[in-house]
Amino acid sequence: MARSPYRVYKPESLGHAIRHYRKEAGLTQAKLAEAVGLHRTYLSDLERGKETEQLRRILRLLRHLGVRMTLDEAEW
Amino acid sequence: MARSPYRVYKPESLGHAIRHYRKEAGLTQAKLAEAVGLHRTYLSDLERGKETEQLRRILRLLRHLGVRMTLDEAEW
DNA sequence: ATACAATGTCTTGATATGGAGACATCTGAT
DNA sequence: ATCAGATGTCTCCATATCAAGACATTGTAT
Repeated sequence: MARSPYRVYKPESLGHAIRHYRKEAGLTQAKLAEAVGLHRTYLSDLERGKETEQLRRILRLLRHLGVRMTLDEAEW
Repeated sequence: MARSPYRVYKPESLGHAIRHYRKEAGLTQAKLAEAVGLHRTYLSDLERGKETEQLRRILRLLRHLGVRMTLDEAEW
């Protein structure tokens, strides 16, 4: 079920992508959060596209420059 | 000089990409910062890859999930 | 239905962050 | 070389942000 790639043009898209890849990896929010040293509520917020200033800033920058952000599965 | 795409695996790569696309657009830091409502020093820090917690967190998440972030020029 | 796991949602408080401005340094043109 | 524009680099500080924990809600089994 390789659903890729994700185009990230707003915080919500990033959240959707993270949720997708997390589930694909068979991880719960708690497991993933612990693995990377974050709090679960942060991950929950992130997946639901909580607007954070920094993310919004960066995406605004990229949009202004006509740059596209893509997320997909890394190949090895 | 379409140098694309950029693989973003650390804050530094994001900075390099932004700098590249900014120059390609013929903009100074001041112009771009003003256009998107940011302060020039923030842009300067960003381009030089200043480590911010949030960005590091997100990149850590993506790496753990085996997800790659790519920046390239949007096509129209 | 019950029971448990997973996730959503709130508050609180410590901390990271970026705007602002000043000054230094680099860079390129003449 | 000088000059000016662009960029780097620092301080200060108001605020955005996240961790933490509690509780509510949802989902998924049996």
